[in-house]
Amino acid sequence: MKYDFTAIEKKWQAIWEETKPYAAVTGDTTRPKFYGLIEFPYPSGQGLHVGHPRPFTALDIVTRKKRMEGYNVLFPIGFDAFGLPTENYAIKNHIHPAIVTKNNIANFTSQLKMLGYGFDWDRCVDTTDPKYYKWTQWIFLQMYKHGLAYKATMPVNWCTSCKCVLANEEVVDGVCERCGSEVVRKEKSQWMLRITKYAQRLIDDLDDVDYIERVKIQQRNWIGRSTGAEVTFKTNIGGEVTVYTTRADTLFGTTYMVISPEHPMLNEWKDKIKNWDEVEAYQKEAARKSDFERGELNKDKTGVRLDGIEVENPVTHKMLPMFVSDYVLMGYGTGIVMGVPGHDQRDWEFATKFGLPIVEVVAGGDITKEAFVAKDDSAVMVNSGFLNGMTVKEAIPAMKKYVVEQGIGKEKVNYKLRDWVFSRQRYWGEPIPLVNCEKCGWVPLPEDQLPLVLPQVDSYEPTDDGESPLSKMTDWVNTTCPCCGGPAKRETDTMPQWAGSSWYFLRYMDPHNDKELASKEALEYWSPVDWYNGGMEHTTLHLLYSRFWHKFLYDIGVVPTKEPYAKRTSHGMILGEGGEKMSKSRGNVVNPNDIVAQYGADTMRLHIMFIGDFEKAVSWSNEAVKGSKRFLDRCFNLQDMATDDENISAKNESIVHKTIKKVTQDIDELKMNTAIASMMTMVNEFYANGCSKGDVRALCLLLSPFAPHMVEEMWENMGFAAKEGKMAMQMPWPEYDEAKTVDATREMAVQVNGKLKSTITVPSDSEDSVVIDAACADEKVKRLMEGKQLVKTIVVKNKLINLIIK
RNA sequence: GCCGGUGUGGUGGAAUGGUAGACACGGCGGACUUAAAAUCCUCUGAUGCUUGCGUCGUGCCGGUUCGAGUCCGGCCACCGGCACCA
Repeated sequence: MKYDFTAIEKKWQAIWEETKPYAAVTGDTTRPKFYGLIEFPYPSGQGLHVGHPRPFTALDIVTRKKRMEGYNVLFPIGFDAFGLPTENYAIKNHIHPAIVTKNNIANFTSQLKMLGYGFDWDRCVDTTDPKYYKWTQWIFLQMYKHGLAYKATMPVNWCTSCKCVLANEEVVDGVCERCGSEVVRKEKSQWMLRITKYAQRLIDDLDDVDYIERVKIQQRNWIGRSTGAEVTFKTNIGGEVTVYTTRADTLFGTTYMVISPEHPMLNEWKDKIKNWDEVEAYQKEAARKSDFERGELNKDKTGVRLDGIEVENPVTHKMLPMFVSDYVLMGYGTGIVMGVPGHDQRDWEFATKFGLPIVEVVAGGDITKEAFVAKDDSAVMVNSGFLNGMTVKEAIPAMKKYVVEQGIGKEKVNYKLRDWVFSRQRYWGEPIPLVNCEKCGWVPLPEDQLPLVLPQVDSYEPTDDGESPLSKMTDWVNTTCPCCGGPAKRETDTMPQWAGSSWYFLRYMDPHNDKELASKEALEYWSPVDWYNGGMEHTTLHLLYSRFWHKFLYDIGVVPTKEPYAKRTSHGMILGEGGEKMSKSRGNVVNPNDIVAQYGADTMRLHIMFIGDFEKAVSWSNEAVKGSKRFLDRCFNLQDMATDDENISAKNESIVHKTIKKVTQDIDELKMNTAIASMMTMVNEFYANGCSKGDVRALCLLLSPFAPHMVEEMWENMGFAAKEGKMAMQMPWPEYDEAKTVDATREMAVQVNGKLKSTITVPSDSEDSVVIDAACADEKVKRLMEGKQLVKTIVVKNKLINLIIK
């Protein structure tokens, strides 16, 4: 019988379309639930990339096995369809983004169906559907009402050539991703989300979830918690300034102060600063610089002394000069830093350049050459008054205690995490459902007016002045205030792409609900997501954002769990042949359609899993695909080779049970490559020993999650479908008998003085004495032992014996 | 600079501290064929000789251990992320 994969796959996909074996049933209490989730794709014009099938196939296999194990499985799919590439394509080709999106989704859908994934298509969501984004807008309004959304003036990325605002992701190495022109910072009023309010909980609750460790580490680092102290310094002009430091112990070594050029206090001091012109020029220069110039290129310290301003060091009582310098960031701490050049390299560079005193307060380095930043905290304090002789470890709390007692400071925790810039001056995003009234200020749209639908516009190109294309729609912009009925204007910015994806997994639970984002029953039943797999690139974006939204929804009683995802895993990238990134310019992009056409979807699925460790990057090889196809051919041919016996044959019993055990364990650990290897080993044995119909039946059940089309065809051909009245995928997952995985005899390694010299075959679980006797009886061992004495033996049961001789 | 990760045959990759290289690609040889493809079977880390055995071998240098790809210390290289966060 020939393995005609094209016909087979077409046939079974039609059957599944018709019978919906993947439908999830909300509220089915007869079975445990399992919610498996993959990151829904952005439906780009290029169609499915070979990178997509890797995570999709892995979780498809996991969820198929869960179904066979009796779970009520939710494995949904949808499309994260708002976003710039679609908008740019629409602008270029003069097609409405909604049409582009519709076409792309249709293309993606057919590609995903072509690969035979067990998605519950009836629950498919599309973030650009007003029925969906109604609830994205609703969540935003709840955040607004709870004070988590606010408007603030923020510097944004501005492309000097395109004359438009760019998202951070569009700025690559300081230039515009599209045109390569310089990107500068421009102040704009933006909607912000107060994610920083959740910083501590976003760290703490990582302890309660099962994420792979590198995801947790990356999130913790990104949130960047640090503990330190705020210390207040008195100024010579009657006020005071506060700094944040993690090194309170170095206060005696503070020889100057630095303030950020954006700091509002500078303006307050305008009259007291004698060289204001110079300071103002520096401020302007700093504002003009791009982040790139300010950061990466220009580590050279610059600054201007504030002539007329001095502050008193509260422990040395010396008067210190104050500088403005752009190495101090306004967004972190207090925007003012105490300069400790002896023990901070940046301060050392600044002090060296400006000829400021460098004082050693921690012994152990050579501060004439560079700042001494102790690697451990056991270094000893010097030149530090009451701290002298203490270690850094002792001095930090001692100084904190001191400043608190003196009323000049307090303990303080800081985070690197910033609030989330939530507006985009773009067309293809969710409209922000707020209006600005001259009398009432910002007023939320009443909830019964949601969704606020994107209006049809003639041109969705960004405007010259950086306003959203929606701002040109005066009919839409001008509206009445829901509060006072007076004239008002709509917000014309839209939400970023991350909005719709921050809660989509909730919508899958109840995707057609028009009363709530999802029913209480559905949320209670399906929450949390049991297993979420996605890319590492989303760790500090989507994954963090959606945890934040979910915690907010938990706080207002919408969702039943604190955390959205119980488990998170991450896949490695698929690289091109030779280990390079796949890209159009390199011409090494693999299109899944081509692989499916040539080898079939089952081979594609199997191969993408076999190719290597799921978590690691692997390079694609067109040559190697043949091996996976060859394996499926060999499986398919077993139908004709097998004897009629429907039991597992005695000669294959051991290998079959071993393989069931291995595949069962490996799927749960996402080690699909070794699961497949063990099935290959089993099939090789079938070829060597012959096999029964029962043996092939076991193979079918194990292989079903990997190669569902071919397995159903074999299952039907061999009469199991008729006999069981079920498809293979609906059968219970096979169980193994531990006793049957054990062979009667074992080959054991024999080492002499730790080196492998021979092997012996002994009955399984032999006593040590039996093994030792057998080893000593071995011809090679006898030769080596001639004239020597056996001083020690080490026996590792069923594996190895090591004879130590002298 | 900081935080992760990786380094194993010609190639992709396997190995709870216990026979390194499972499984696969590629290659050699054989069977089948007029022939080729496909399929099936054998062999395939390097090296030496007497073909049975020896020696070497998991980025480099040390250590722990009866035994190290695996653990520890110190390096090197590459990949990813963050980066003037006080």
